[in-house]
Amino acid sequence: MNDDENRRADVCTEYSLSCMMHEEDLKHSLLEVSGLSELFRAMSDETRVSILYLLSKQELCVCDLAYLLDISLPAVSHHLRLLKVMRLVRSKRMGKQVFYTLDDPHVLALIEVAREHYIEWR
Amino acid sequence: MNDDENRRADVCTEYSLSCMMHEEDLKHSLLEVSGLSELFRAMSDETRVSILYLLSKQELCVCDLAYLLDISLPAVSHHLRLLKVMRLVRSKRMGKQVFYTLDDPHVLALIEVAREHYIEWR
DNA sequence: TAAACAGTTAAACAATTGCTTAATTGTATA
DNA sequence: TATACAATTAAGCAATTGTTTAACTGTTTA
Repeated sequence: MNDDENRRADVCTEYSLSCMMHEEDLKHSLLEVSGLSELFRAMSDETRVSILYLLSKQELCVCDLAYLLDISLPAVSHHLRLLKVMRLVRSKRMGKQVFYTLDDPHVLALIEVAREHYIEWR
Repeated sequence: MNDDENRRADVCTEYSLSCMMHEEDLKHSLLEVSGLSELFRAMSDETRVSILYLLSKQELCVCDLAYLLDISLPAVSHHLRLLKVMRLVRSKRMGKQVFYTLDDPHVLALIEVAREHYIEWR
């Protein structure tokens, strides 16, 4: 019994045939989605989705967002920082205020698909 | 000074003009994205995205997934349960094994958009 | 140059998440 | 019917996340 069979034995004894056939292909295909969860994680918070959606409507400063979402300024700033790291938003200072804009058209596409899903199974 | 102006005063004193103009519209538009973060949260974990992607390739049983992803059976089961609640996967028992399939075409669409985002800013 | 203000950063915390081991359920078969 | 096995559930935990308050930066203006 080789190592691979050994590892299988640790998990369970019987596998679906088709899995056996394409095992390596399947494992290899996982490279195609590696790292994608980070983008979904950025959008996995209600506040952040709201921020992104508001910015898709128009440019807003941090205190605008804090007011519209009814949360503290540091909280907004915290979320914006994460979204900026993910290259979803961009900021520019204008005087005392910092304005944010959506920096990625994919965000709206993701929201649109999510809405379709949501509407269908509700 | 009315209540609304009072609440604004708690956050900051100056707002962008356009925000003032469309304030109620913006607030109202948030209803359109309410609840969507749950779907993104379901896909915010590397293991779950991998599970969904593997299932998009072919039907697999729990132990197939555990083997392919090299994680414990309870861990897979845990993730599958969440995905099932979100109506992203469906299960059917065949003898001792339980096979899972992708139950939502939107999942692949989301992955595709996420890949485009990923490729562009890398 | 001093005061006011928008925004960020830091520290502390409560809550949530994902994993592990162990126990339980359900099905097949000897 | 007893045993084996795939899968689920439960309990306990370590790690992560989101929020709050407080301190700090940077810009404007009196």
